[in-house]
Amino acid sequence: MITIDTRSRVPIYEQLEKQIIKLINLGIYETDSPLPSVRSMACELGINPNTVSKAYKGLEQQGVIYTVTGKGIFVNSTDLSKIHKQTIKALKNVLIDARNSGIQKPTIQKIINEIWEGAGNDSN
Amino acid sequence: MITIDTRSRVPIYEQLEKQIIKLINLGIYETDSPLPSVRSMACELGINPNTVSKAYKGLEQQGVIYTVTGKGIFVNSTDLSKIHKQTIKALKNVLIDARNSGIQKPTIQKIINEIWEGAGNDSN
Amino acid sequence: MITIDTRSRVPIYEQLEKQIIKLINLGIYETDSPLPSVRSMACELGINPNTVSKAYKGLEQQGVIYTVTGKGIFVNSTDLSKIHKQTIKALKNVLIDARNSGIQKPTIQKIINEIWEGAGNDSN
Amino acid sequence: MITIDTRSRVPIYEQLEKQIIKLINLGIYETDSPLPSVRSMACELGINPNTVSKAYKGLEQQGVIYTVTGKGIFVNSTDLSKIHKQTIKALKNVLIDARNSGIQKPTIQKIINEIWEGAGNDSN
DNA sequence: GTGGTCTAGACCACC
DNA sequence: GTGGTCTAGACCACA
Repeated sequence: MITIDTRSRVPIYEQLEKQIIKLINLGIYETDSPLPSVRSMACELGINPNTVSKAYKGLEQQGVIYTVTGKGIFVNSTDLSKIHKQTIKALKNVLIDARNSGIQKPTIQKIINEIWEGAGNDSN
Repeated sequence: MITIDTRSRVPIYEQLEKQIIKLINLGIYETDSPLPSVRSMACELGINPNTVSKAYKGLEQQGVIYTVTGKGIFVNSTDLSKIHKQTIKALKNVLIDARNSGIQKPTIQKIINEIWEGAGNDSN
Repeated sequence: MITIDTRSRVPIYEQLEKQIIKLINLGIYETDSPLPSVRSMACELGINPNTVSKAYKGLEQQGVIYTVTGKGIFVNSTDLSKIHKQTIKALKNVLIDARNSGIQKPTIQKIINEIWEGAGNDSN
Repeated sequence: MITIDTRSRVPIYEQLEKQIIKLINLGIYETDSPLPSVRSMACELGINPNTVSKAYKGLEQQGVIYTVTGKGIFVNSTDLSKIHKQTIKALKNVLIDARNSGIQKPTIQKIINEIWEGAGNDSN
């Protein structure tokens, strides 16, 4: 369900965070249901447990998941508004760059339509 | 005309590249007109000449400017299509993230309108 | 395995690039196998890490190697066709000069035979 | 008869030297006939007199031309063997690079045939 | 440990 | 004056 591209310039922990968010948004990870343990996730993806841990901590700090010591890690709620804020901030930056380099609004519209209607993969 | 935020996470050379592209797009730097020399730009912005050089090299590699050793650096053409490709690639990635985290299309539309109509600053 | 001539007019980073390409071509560096780290290569050759980094970046831009931040630098593929294009371009320029200065074809043939049959060192 | 590409990475004085050699080799500049004065050459080509002077000095040092103070600059002889040595040295270097990157001998042969039979321009 | 960025300061070739 | 190369040494993010 989760795929990591070790060659990508996007840090592994960010790839993980994004894909977990996607799975939560899709309803595959439900509120108060447990995520795979750090170890099993690391093993499954063939990455360093530290890296998984970093991703989990990032998500916890954003209020998306919570830890119960000795029990595991759980989805906090499917309210992703905090995440949205960050994403929108990043989006604004890129859009400003696009505008500054002279890309026209209709070009942007096309791209949006492509992505929202297209089969759309991930962004690594 | 150019401002650098040394505290930003965005590397200085990238900030410089973006702002130069903006100025070219606005027609302030015209085809075959010279850019400020590495040294004078560095002095003016209070940054290291090597950093300016790195930004210039990046733009040269993208075909935006060209170097005449011993004379200076010049705008190659105001055709920014290569730059556009890269920006659009980055834009697609962010839009995919936005969609995956559940942001709705109308929200995106609003942001676009804000940016294209608002006076909007830079993205550092 | 790699030797640098600091007194040569050829920049160190170019010497390094060429020799790494040679080693890849000889199959000594294989696809997906790691190159020496920037620091260890620099130490071994007695040059500055920045210079090694510059050589690696050049090769990465030519698609010969790829970087995994925090892990190292790896051979991308042993397909050197991009490199060949550049070399052939340079070769054409020198051959045109040779022809223009009145060097005869048989003279060139001799040289080629020498180089392809002789053990031939490097070009620094 | 002589064209300069100010945008080229090849230094202007080298471009000049090469083209003068070509003209001598073609017999357009004959032994003991005068070359254009530094000033007129500079003016005609729209370049700096210092640059023309540098090219002339280079050719003089290679024994291709000689100066008669107060009279002008003349073609020494159409024996270009010194020039040939340098060109051949450069050629060998590029050929070694070609071989080291895995380019095959027949590929080189093709290129040579192209250049010696083709209409062939200059190498800037 | 890895590479990426930045600075300060040096020397060179070209114009 | 211009840009190009190199060094030494610093700090950061990633795994």
